[in-house]
Amino acid sequence: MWFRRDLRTADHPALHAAAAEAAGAGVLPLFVLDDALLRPAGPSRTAWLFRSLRSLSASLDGALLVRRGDPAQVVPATAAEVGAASVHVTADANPYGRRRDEAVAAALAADGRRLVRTGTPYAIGPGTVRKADGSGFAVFSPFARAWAQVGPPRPAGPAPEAELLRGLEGEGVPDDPDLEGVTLPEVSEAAARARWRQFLDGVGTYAEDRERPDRTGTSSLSAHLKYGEVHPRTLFADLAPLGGPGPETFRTELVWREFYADVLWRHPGSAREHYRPELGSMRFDPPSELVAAWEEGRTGYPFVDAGMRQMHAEGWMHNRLRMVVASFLVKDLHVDWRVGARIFMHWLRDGDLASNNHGWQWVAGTGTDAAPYFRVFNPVTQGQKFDPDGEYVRRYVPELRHLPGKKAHAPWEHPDGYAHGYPQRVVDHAAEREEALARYAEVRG
DNA sequence: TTTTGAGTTGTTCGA
DNA sequence: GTCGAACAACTCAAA
Repeated sequence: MWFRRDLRTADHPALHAAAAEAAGAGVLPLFVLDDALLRPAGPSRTAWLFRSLRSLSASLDGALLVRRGDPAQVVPATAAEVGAASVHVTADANPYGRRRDEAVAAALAADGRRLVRTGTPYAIGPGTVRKADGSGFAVFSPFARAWAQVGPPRPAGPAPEAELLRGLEGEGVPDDPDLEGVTLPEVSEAAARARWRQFLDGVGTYAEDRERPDRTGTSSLSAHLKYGEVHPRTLFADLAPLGGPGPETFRTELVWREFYADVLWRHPGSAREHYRPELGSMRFDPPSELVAAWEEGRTGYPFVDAGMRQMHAEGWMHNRLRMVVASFLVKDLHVDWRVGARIFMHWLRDGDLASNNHGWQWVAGTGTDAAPYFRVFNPVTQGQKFDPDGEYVRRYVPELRHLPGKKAHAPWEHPDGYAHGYPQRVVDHAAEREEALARYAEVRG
């Protein structure tokens, strides 16, 4: 059993498949530390992975074998050592993972072994939902309707009984990297379940609370889902008996995750390129000192800076802020969305290629269901609307803690606004909005 | 086959 | 202060 983005034992179809095939002969649980995947991840995601691996290993009674290297060599070599007929995995839907798995399957086949893919990290496998002619959807709402017609499957139940093979020489899970000030919650399958149950208790008010970054209104399950400590199929099953705006809205958010995975599966090139190239010839400014100011949370726009500083403090950013800061980079600083997407993938503990990439493309106007080009988030009014008491801003921007209420959103309006070293605005939003609209007009002809 | 209406996340302006 | 209109272009499904 080769684990990747499925670091759990419950509701795990591939683990059941491995146990069923082994039937008494034993299952060897393996994880491969692959530099190609570790490289783009910053300290918070790397530490999350390592902690999750330690927890998984404990769940497997210490039997998890951890080796480092190229999976196309490590996996066949390990399979040969234990004389496995098959290597079981949860299928990977991402471009790199699919190429990697093809290479591993070919290398295994050369020795007469099989790579057996069972399930995916999604409730419905990417590529399954289709229009009448077999093609995929490019708009969310029709996708969601068709997705509901297919319907999520039943969970696979608790961990299977299986004898675990052990004794092979591995590296073990490396020590955590320097977290550079990031604080992480507990990482484990049990913690994911506990978080989910806690969230379900308050899901009734999710529809309103999710818009408020000053509240803990979101599920905070993104990183758990990213590493498969809990599977969305489990979540859909628990939500099934619940009605009302809260559960409905959360279900829809999970379907967005499924939608973007489907789009990336059908268009692997959209990991690097514009999904819709019409705006590709748009004039971008090269990354400059302004991008550094954005990344470090010192643009002089409190809501933007609070969002970026939350990302540095927690390895996570509220969805509302992801939209606001992305809009600021693309439409106020006129920088290519791919620059921001890469920075997000470094810092975010939940950094998920499909959701991150297509979220950015949505903001930039190059993606599916893209935001209209003229929709430019105003960082001040967004703050006043969704953080009406300024609490979120003050939590992450100490230089503004002396400004009460929503005054924290506009220090320039107060005589002592800059008394504690908060930076001046790096650009004028109204002027840059006009500039962005002008650049869009150029490429629209 | 063609037409039509609806569609995650916003802002600004004028009445 | 509130409200509606305008700000495009395209996908998709239903009529």
